[in-house]
Amino acid sequence: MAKSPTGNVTRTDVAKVAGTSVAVVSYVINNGPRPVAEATRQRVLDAIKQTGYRPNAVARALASGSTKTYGLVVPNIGNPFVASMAHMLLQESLNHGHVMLLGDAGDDRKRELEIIQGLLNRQVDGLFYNSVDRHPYIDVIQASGTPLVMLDRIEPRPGVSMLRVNEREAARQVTAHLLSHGYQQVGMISGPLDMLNAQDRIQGWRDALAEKGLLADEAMIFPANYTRQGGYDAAQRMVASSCLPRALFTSNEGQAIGCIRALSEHGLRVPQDVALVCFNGTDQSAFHVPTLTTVRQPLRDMARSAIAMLKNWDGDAQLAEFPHHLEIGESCGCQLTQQQ
Amino acid sequence: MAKSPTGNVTRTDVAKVAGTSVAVVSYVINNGPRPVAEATRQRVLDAIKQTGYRPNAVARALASGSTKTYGLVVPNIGNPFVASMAHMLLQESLNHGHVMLLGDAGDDRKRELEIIQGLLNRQVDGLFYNSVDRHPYIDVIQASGTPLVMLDRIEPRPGVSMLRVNEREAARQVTAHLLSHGYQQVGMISGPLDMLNAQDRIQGWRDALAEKGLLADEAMIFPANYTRQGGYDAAQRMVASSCLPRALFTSNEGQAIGCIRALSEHGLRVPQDVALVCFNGTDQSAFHVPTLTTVRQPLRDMARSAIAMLKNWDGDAQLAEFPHHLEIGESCGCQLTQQQ
DNA sequence: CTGAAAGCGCTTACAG
DNA sequence: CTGAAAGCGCTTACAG
Repeated sequence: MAKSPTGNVTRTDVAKVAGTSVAVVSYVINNGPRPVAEATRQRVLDAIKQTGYRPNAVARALASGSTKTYGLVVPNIGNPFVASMAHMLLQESLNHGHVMLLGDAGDDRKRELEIIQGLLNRQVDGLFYNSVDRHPYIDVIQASGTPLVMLDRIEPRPGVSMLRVNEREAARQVTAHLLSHGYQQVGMISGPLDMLNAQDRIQGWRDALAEKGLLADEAMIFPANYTRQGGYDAAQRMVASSCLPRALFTSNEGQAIGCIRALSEHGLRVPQDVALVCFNGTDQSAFHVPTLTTVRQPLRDMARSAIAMLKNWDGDAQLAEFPHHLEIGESCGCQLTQQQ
Repeated sequence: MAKSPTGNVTRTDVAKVAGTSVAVVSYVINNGPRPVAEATRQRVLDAIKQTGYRPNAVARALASGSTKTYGLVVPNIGNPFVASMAHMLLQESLNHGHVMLLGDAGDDRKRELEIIQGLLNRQVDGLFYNSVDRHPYIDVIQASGTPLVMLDRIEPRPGVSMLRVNEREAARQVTAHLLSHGYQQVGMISGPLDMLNAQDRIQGWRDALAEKGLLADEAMIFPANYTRQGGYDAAQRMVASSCLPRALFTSNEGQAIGCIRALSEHGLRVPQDVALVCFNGTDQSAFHVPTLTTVRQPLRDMARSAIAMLKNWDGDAQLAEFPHHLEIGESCGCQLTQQQ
């Protein structure tokens, strides 16, 4: 009921109503660090209810040194895979009493830096970071002393924790799966070539071809952005250059969908005319026509692990590697083969 | 270089290096509210560079009363339409120097409240809110005095600003479009029936049928969640009950995709066997096979307007209504008709 | 144009 | 078990 100059009920108001000091109010709210007599506790609780008091987390953060806030920096929340990851991270953070500042770089490097500065200034307790390109702004983050977990693969660095799946092995497996269908050639819609994970996947693709003693024809690699448009454009290029292979490996779900669209415009069907697999599918892959054969990442486990890394931060880099999981759908043609 | 007890460079350190008072450092950083001599200004700027000083936004927020932070509460960031909206809001907020606390309720009402409390405690300058169900927690927000913009349709309330498209009219138009193809009946996969926007759309559907003197058969309404699974299940129910109409209106992109998947499992094609339109398509609709005929919302304009409402907040409710936009794709069969 | 100081709403030793 | 008080890093009147 009583109001401070800013119009809000403060701890002082509660103390006044309860007839105690503000310290005791703190002890009640935080369950410590000092014990409070049960009777006093009740008076404080009543006063809180009566005044409608709500603790000011900003003041608490300044005094305690922790904002109970994490930051998440992503290239674009409009990318469904990114959104799935964000969803998991958000859920797990909340489970640990943390809210999340979300920075969406809009695929723009300049904005990314601006966002990082903004989050650091706001004293986040830690940062999850999926960078726009292969040049993440690690230095400025480390200089601030803020715990950092990279969500994408980068060159290892002291003090930088990282989350990743073994993309090379996953790519090898997915390519091998296609080859096991009997194809002699597998094309690849890769990510931008300067991204490390794109290189990893290309390596895996090479590995699988080599195992079968097949030629890894570099002309079969089509770099593209990790978007539907990227997949669409790459497929158009393939068709235009008459380099369309019978089997195709795309680097994410969006590329796969864009690619399937482009193929359909040329009367080509998946899997009947082109067998296709993709990386980083989401829950949505199961609803496509055809359903997508995809490598899934264990996003919930990864989110849990990322949060744990931040909580147990000791300044040392931690690396968590996760198993991928090949989910067979219709797009690779297995099921078609079985039917025949 | 100098360090405060918390290990960070503070304004005091900068003042010491520059040989001024902390007030002057503030004036330089904030470009006011008092003028500073150019020579002094330079010394301060040098000192900032030399010390690597970074302003503490938490302290600033406590002193100034503004966190330069907005909050966004959504049912689930994994929903692509929600993610698109969030993306726009994030971009526009950043343009105004605000970061965004993102709350993902995980489609759970209890978590939603928990999140709202968390954001209010953190003193956000304003809240954008898309609620899980028809019972948004408006009271607790208003009690805190935090400016609020509802992103979805709710019962009008004093002091609650709102963003919306005229869903009834949009639904009428979309239904009329299907009817113009000659169908005598249009089925509807609606949202959950207790949601106001679901009711609005059903009204629009009725309007269109009435215009043509057709019967609005309630058995043609299939309530479903706003997800792919929801659309999938609804379509399965239709087929099972032999109530599958020749033309179908789905309430979002996810439902449309789930529905198309379910139909395909019964050998039914869109648009050849069932003509289909949907609400709230995203950029992704253009890459589907078939491309989706959809009602689009002007998300960028809506985001701009939402930010403006918060900035110009005066305690009064503002209502902004936006035009929808019918985007013709392949799924409704227009283009097919033309070819024949 | 510049400085000394109060105040934002908390936390947490330090005394009792 | 409880209270008085310093301190977190800023902003911003108030004096000069």
